Amino acid sequence: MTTMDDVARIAGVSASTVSHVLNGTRKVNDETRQRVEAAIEATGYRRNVVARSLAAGRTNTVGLSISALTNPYFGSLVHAVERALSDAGYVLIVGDSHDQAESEKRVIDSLLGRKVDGMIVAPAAGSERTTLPEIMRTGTPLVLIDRGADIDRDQVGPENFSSARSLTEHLIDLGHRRIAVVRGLAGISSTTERFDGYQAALADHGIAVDPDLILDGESNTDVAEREVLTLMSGANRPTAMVSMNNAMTIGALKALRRLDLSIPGDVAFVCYDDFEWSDLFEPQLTAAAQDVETIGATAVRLLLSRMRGDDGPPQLIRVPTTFQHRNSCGCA
Amino acid sequence: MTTMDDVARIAGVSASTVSHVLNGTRKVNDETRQRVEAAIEATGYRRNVVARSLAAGRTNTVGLSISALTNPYFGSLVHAVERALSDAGYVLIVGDSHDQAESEKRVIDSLLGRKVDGMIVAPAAGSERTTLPEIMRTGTPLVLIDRGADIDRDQVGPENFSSARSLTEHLIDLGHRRIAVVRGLAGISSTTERFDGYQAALADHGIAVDPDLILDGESNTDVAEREVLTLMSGANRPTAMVSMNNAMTIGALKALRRLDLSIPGDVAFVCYDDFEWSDLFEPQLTAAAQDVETIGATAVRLLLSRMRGDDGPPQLIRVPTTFQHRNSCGCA
DNA sequence: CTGAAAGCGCTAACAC
DNA sequence: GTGTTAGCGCTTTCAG
Repeated sequence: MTTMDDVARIAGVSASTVSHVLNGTRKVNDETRQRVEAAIEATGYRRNVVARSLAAGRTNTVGLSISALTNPYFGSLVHAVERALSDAGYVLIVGDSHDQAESEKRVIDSLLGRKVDGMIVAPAAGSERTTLPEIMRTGTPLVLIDRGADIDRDQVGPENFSSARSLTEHLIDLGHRRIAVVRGLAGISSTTERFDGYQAALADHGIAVDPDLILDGESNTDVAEREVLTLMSGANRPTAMVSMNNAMTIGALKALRRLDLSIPGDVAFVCYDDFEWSDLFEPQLTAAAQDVETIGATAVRLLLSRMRGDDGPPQLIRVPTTFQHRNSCGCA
Repeated sequence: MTTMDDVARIAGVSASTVSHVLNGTRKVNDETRQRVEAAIEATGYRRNVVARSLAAGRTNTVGLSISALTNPYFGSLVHAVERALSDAGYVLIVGDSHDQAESEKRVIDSLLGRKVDGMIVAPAAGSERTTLPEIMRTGTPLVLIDRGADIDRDQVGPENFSSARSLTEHLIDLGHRRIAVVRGLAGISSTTERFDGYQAALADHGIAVDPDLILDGESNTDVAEREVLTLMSGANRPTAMVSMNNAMTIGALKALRRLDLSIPGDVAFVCYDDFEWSDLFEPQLTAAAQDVETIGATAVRLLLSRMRGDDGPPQLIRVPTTFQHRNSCGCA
């Protein structure tokens, strides 16, 4: 394998000059540069980024800890992050945290060991006590994405509270009083905030929260399906339902279909998260759509700025959702 | 930052011993090991993987070049690959090739420079002439995934030809003769093979291929929608349609919905690729479902074996699809 | 069972 | 405008 020394020898210059030609880090005589470039061309030399990283103390690499790439929402998020990063000349290393503190720790550890220049994390439940402090101790720039945590770092995620409140309110405005909710994974901020939005809407209209109508889907489609199946098979069926993320929505819809309940005839339905192919679902879902592109791009922007040394106060950014008014809610 | 030397000093041993304790690469006296472990614990030492990689000449890293993480199919594939790899102690570095030779080259270059121990590539059109040979020149173990290419390396992808033929045949058996096809991106093997399957089915039944019924969706939803819109607005509408991947399916269905054409009433419809939420589409799609998990796991298995030095003849593995018989085809 | 020492391939002062 | 040199933090012979 050709090294920089080989190239230098062939071009009749020092390794240092080759390095500077490659990096544009200092002026090099045109004629010299040509010789170096010719040598590179001739040998097919490619610089060893590992050695470079070690010497330079910087890897041009950013780590992302996230869960469930299977979920198209996260897939799009990774995609958005990857693009923004690669535009800035960075490479992305992804690890799947499976939304569990345990595997999150492994992922973070490996990322830290690889000396990533920065880190973007969608924290699993409980990580503000374990993995996040660990990252902070190393001084690695860190931005939280999708969910928040109670730490002193930049965070960017979707607007949860008022979006969930609007969704719920929409059902109330249509006359519903018994409104079920299917929550996502417990312990993460988005779940809490969305649920708070649901509660706030009820409270605003003097409706008591009925514990029987609160379902925990654990962000797992099968669990959501089972829970909705149970609730809707019972005596005390709600007349409407709000689902708090796309996995919950798929589970809920499957359950409703199995029970042969019609939407919005038997239950009005609204959900947080939209689908690219929403148009093709039957019924067409009234939803709060996240702006994943913006979330990803913003996280990267904040991170790059921290990596450049910005040490202003942490920013907490909420990207608004868009209300997609379709017909599962039962309007017209 | 603590280094191995620091740990060694604190434990009163040499760096070499610390290294061996960490890697289990040679017998270390129990008492010595304890001291080393205590020092590691006390300092919160984490070994620098970059330095390790440089010294060891191996990064424990595998590169994946793929396109469009937005597409849930690719998202699942990445997920499957990531899991298999991380089980084996490797870390995944993903790059998005956008299915273009140009960006693929950048991705591969960066991966190669990072000295990945192996590479999994879903080749863009034309890369057997450019990027693939480049990888091969470096001697980096390589496995192609999803699509094939005319090179001497392991390849694993879904069964295309006979799956597409079965889908088409199913429509023929139902009496259709004018069957349109929406193809994916030109120049990649999966597109070609699936189209060949379509043609074979027609030929087997003595049906001539009508060029007007061949649509190129370029694996882009919007293009597919436009193409289908045009075809179905014309005079010579087909009575059935087969869509060759999920992006094409979404585009086609959108178009049909816009034209208010019913499935299977106005057009019978079958497609390659299934959706997790297929049950929720209206109509429910008759489809050939890929086994993404198996494809991902197999690719990793082959790669790891090559990385261990296996130099047997290249394997070409086809993972069968599952025929999901639902009602968009118009049976029953 | 343990240590010394020579790199891995590059970057970045520092010197001229 | 260019070269010399000292590392970056680890692995791995080679000795003992």
